[in-house]
Amino acid sequence: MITEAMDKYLKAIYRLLEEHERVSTSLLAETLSVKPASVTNMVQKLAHYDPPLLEYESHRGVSFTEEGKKLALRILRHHRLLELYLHDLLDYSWDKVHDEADRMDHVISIEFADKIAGLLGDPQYDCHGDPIPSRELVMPSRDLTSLQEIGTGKDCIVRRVRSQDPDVFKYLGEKGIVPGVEVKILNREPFEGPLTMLVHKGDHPIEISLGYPVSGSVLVEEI
Amino acid sequence: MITEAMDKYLKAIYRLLEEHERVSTSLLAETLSVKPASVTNMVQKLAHYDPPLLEYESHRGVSFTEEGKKLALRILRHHRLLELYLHDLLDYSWDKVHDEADRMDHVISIEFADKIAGLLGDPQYDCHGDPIPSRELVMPSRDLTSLQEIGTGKDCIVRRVRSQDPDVFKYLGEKGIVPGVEVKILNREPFEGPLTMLVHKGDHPIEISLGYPVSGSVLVEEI
DNA sequence: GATTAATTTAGGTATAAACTAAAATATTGT
DNA sequence: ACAATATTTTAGTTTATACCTAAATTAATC
Repeated sequence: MITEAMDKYLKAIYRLLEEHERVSTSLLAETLSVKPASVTNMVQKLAHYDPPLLEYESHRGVSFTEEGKKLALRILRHHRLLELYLHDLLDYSWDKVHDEADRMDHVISIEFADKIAGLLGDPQYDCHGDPIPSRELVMPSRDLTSLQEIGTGKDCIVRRVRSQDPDVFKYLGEKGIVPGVEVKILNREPFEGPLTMLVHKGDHPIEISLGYPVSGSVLVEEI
Repeated sequence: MITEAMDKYLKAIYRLLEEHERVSTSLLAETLSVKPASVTNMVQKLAHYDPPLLEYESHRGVSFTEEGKKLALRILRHHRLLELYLHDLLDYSWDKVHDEADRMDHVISIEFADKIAGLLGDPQYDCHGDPIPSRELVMPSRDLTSLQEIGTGKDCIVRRVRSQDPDVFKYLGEKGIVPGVEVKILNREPFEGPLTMLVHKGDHPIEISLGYPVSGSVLVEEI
């Protein structure tokens, strides 16, 4: 039996593997707000599950088995479909969708997920720009650049905002930094200084500046 | 903390109180597929909860406190809104909605429930004809008669089908016995014999006959 | 090679929700 | 009224999940 906590770990592992080569016990512990020893325990449980969901070697971090990856993709599909559904059809703001989706994603059936996917036109990305695995559990992929690495003078389109923090979404939303919006990079101060850019919000472009840490949450496509 | 099991008990108690004067340990045990001793335990827990959710005296069954009733109404509201939502907007058949709603009703927020209620036009009854508590948790009420008590020759409108069994819904659905449909009672055989009636399905009325036990699941309004 | 950091082991705690068996209490029939 | 039967409660276990702490081990770094 797959428990709620197992789902939670698989979801977190998938997300961390997107940004980290290797997912360590302590990293997982930190993101899940749990002690490292607890993670070791659960990770071993998932590796010894029938069928095994993780590959795990002491002190080497974890990776998915085929089965584990499928499960993680399924939960992520459900989660992100729910987020988009809440945002587009139930009029939730994009900083509120995560919590509600988090409570729902492990209880809805595949049928339910497929039905709301149908209503939404089988979307590939949710309201944060996070990719949604297809019905066949294939994750869409694209090449995006973080605003921490973008060059001065570039024109680009915001494609994704990666964060766990609702306040970050709220902040960026108010500045007009949402997927689909066009921005022009004006200047970057050295030593991890602020980034200034032109945001095409409404009819008039607005100039804003972003601190280095948040700018890492914004992924864009260069045009 | 209100747990899932507590929700489950409160929901069951509310439903049973609709049909039974007094809800006994053994009745609850039977409907929940649990041993009577386990029910006693949980019922005591609910009665000693802060605030108390049930009134409970040994050997006398249970009744709700104000708080407990509110909680039960809230879950029932969520459950029935979900059922109607699944049926009307996601195209689930009326025999499939219960299971999905049952898994979702304890995780959705009040906000979510209110939003889907809005989409549905703040309905008073779900697809089985079960009443849906309002936003203020007031349960709509109406006077209905079971087909076990209906007189021969009467014209009536089906208003509600009460059952826990998906097969009953499937069976009655195929016969055209769904809320809103007009029927005319033709004959009732004595000794709990079959009931024959005319069902206005489509343009031509169809004659069907129902056994005594199922006929008790069908509630109608006389016209 | 010693110090520090990360990870794992072992054993324990907490909580929730069941269960069984025996005792206590009600209900029913004669 | 009282015995027989049925229901309900008590008390003590059981199972399961998911955490924790403290100590031991292993890996990484200077």
